[in-house]
Amino acid sequence: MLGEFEYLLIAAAVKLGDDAYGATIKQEIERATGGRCSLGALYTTLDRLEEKGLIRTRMGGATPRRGGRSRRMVQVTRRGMQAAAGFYEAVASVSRGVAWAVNRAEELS
Amino acid sequence: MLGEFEYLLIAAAVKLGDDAYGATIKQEIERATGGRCSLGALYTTLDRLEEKGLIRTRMGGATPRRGGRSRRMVQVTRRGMQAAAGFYEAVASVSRGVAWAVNRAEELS
DNA sequence: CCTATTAGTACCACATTGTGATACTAATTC
DNA sequence: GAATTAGTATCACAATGTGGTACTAATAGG
Repeated sequence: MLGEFEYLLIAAAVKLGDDAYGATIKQEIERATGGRCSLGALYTTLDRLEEKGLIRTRMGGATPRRGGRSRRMVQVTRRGMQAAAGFYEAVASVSRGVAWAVNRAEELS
Repeated sequence: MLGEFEYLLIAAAVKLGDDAYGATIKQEIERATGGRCSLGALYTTLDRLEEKGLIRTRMGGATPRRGGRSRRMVQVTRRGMQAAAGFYEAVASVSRGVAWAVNRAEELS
């Protein structure tokens, strides 16, 4: 099954859509967790997820006018979506009726 | 931060309340995930969570009439609750608006 | 009492996942 | 062609997760 960080990464990438690449994913994860996402975790996990076929990445592409190195763009595969959905369902299921989840029942059914 | 399995274990224990011990926790996790929870994962994680002060365990107690070895009863500490709530909030936050979470919300509403 | 049955916990070596520190690369601007 | 900007790469190590196998304790039957 997916690890916690792997899930965060996939979910963030899906949310960001065409704008998903290393740096923006890092920001999104930091926003969601309240701020901690090391670069090491990010890029090694990117590599591992790609090996497992849960995401695909490609460099650069259509460069707008800006400085800096090429971006590593991220796309989540169908299998990646399925794995993420499974993780989510497990967390949602075990959390049903538990105190810290009750107030947010609408958010994470 | 908590790992995925650690979260499942804490949430299951909270849900089970006074009936939380190794074997029932295993069942609850298997129900939630759709069936896979090794004994190794269970008891080593129990040990690790106790070392970190996120749960407390004690053996046996008020034995009803039944065979079998003493149960290892589990109680989640305040710090355990907080850690679990943090994990949950991170997953809920990053999942907001993402397809597999949205569809689920519609199904259950 | 001794053997079987039942219900459950314990341990361990290994695989996978997560982290911090440090270094590197490429495009643009001046 | 040096500085600036924006970003990616890698590594050794720490923490978490797994399967298999062994063990333990209470009860029941004879």
